[in-house]
Amino acid sequence: MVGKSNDENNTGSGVPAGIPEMGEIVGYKLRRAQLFVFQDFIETFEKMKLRPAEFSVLALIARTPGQKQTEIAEQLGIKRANFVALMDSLERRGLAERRKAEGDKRSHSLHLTPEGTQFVDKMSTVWRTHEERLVERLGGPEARATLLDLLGRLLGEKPA
Amino acid sequence: MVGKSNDENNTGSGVPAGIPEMGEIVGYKLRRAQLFVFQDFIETFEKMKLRPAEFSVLALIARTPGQKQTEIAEQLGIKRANFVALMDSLERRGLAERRKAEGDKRSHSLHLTPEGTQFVDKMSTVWRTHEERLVERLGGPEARATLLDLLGRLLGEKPA
DNA sequence: TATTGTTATACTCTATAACTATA
DNA sequence: TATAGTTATAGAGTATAACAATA
Repeated sequence: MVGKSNDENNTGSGVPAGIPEMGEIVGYKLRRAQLFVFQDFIETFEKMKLRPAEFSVLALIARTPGQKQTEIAEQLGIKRANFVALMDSLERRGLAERRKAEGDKRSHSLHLTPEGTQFVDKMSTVWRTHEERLVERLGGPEARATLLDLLGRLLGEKPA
Repeated sequence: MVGKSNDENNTGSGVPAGIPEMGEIVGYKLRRAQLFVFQDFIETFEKMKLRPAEFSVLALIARTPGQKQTEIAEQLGIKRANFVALMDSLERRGLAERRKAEGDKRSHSLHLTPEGTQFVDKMSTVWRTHEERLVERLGGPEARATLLDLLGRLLGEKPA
């Protein structure tokens, strides 16, 4: 299924032994692929002026409204200090808002505005065109499912 | 083989329709996995004080000595302006060196020093322990080969 | 004119410490 | 004392423009 080109196969060519080729380094290829996918994402959302981090924050708020900043930030691996400016921007654009939480007066509960809800609908539709482009490159939906599974394994997720 | 949990399967639960779940977003999961792998890489090479970019530069020079800066930088997707400091550092550490190229007096040809060659040997051995850790997480060498193949497809590489 | 290496600079992401107001 | 949000700041990584030497 896959072309393996390990250095073990070397005969007497001029290639140094033991030194990895870039194409067989998981971290390197992962990085290049991630940059490629983000590039496509950024171009896809250029008109909507939406960055990957903003997309993910809006998606999380849309799916589970009312969570506080620290909760959203933690799920995305964003430091709460860095989350502030991000949320400020979404609030200034009128897409999301901080509300005073009921019980705990320290925390803010995050919600979409009506405009934000509309924006997220459009965003989700546009995202699908981006994702579909990736599926085509991968060679079909099964390949995408396999990729998500393998990435999940790296991240230590429980297999379904 | 893979647990698919698309939103199409939603019945009357309270989950908003059409909004992607983070776990099904290729770019997001790719990013998280890349960060995880780089974190392991950085910890693995903490004692050798080696960053991913430095690793890749040394590996390329080791495998193909004599290339000029622009060539190495371009292969790695690094802007030639940003490559300068990187190469300065490797040179200050005595691992690699710039030599005046024969024909073209503008360009430098890049080589490892003897210490650099020794360093790259050690580096390659250490890298294998890191890569082996990833293989275990993925579930075996075949899974790694499949992952490299899928990432290669995203990058538009020719199938073997 | 074009290219190689270089400097300077700016912008985004990320990380840490410290403050405030609440708990 | 500890936590949520915030501010300030510093460090990577990355991007562009412009320059000198050479082609």
